[in-house]
Amino acid sequence: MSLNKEPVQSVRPAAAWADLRRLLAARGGRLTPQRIAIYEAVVGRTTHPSVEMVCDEVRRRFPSVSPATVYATLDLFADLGLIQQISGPVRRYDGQAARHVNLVCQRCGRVIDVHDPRLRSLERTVAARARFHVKAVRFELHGICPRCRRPRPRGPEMRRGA
Amino acid sequence: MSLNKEPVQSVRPAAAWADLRRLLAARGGRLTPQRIAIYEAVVGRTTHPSVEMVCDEVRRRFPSVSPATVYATLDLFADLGLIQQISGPVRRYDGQAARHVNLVCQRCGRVIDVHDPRLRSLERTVAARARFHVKAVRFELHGICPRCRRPRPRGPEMRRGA
DNA sequence: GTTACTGCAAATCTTTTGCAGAAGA
DNA sequence: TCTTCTGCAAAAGATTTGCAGTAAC
Repeated sequence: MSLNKEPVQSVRPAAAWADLRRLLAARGGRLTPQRIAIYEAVVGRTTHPSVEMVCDEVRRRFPSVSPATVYATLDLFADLGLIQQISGPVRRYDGQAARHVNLVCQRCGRVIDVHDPRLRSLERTVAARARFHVKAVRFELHGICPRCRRPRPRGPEMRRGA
Repeated sequence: MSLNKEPVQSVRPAAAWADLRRLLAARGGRLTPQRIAIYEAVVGRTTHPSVEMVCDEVRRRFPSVSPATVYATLDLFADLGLIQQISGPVRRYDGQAARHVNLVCQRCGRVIDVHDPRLRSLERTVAARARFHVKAVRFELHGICPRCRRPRPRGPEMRRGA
């Protein structure tokens, strides 16, 4: 599937959405303009937006979009394996379908992507061993990013559990 | 550190808590009876309790313990690397400090632990590459467990994003 | 004796739900 | 035409915060 190759920003010819349309149809879903807009706001990006950020972005084109729709659609995309949820004080999404580790800074909230080829085989092995049908993955390291560690070598960090 | 060797249930001699006391002291924290009870209710167990479950358990010994205390203490323990948070509709905790993958069933909520020696080296490599100071990890696969897949081979699952 | 922890209650906010109307297929 | 999706508003919960009293060190 070539869905996540293009970090597109603009509206594209309807034919370009055939893949997503098929993917949705296979689950009894439909392809709507709102879903296209939400797709474009997240998939393929490396910005790790929150639901609110996606909402704001989509509203530039569809001012009436409601948070409920965005929540539902992002959940749907996550379930289709197009994006990944990231834990934190606020739920965020990672637009890259490729397996990678998300490094979440507990101080500044920044998310760093680190790709590693071992992840894929690890996932396969573990899932196979437990005969588990994987729909979504989450590989995260929470801590302090190098940028935040510099100005203040030691001391109490703002700890946010999630 | 020998902290998570004992899935103890009963109150133990004060001397046995020297390790935890030191660990807390290093962060300016104190060892209280409530914290001991919360520790015993989670650390070393494989039950993946929610905050509510921990609260209920602790209340058998300290009926007045409030959820706020449990939340704060579990966050603290997670930050100390003693336990791990697990994503889901409700926040849960994994009492095993050893790195492993949590398989979370989106249908029944069950959590399956799968240990794999590759995780530790993967974590080290990734953290080193990004010069990231790790405080907590989260390796999760979300999907359908074998038990839930049997009765209903195909069909719409209850999808809970988290 | 200090300082951190506890417990209570209220506030905060994210996320979900229900329903009527709109619009994909 | 038949469902599904959308949008609004309200509900439902989970998690956090503030403060006064208590207790660990």
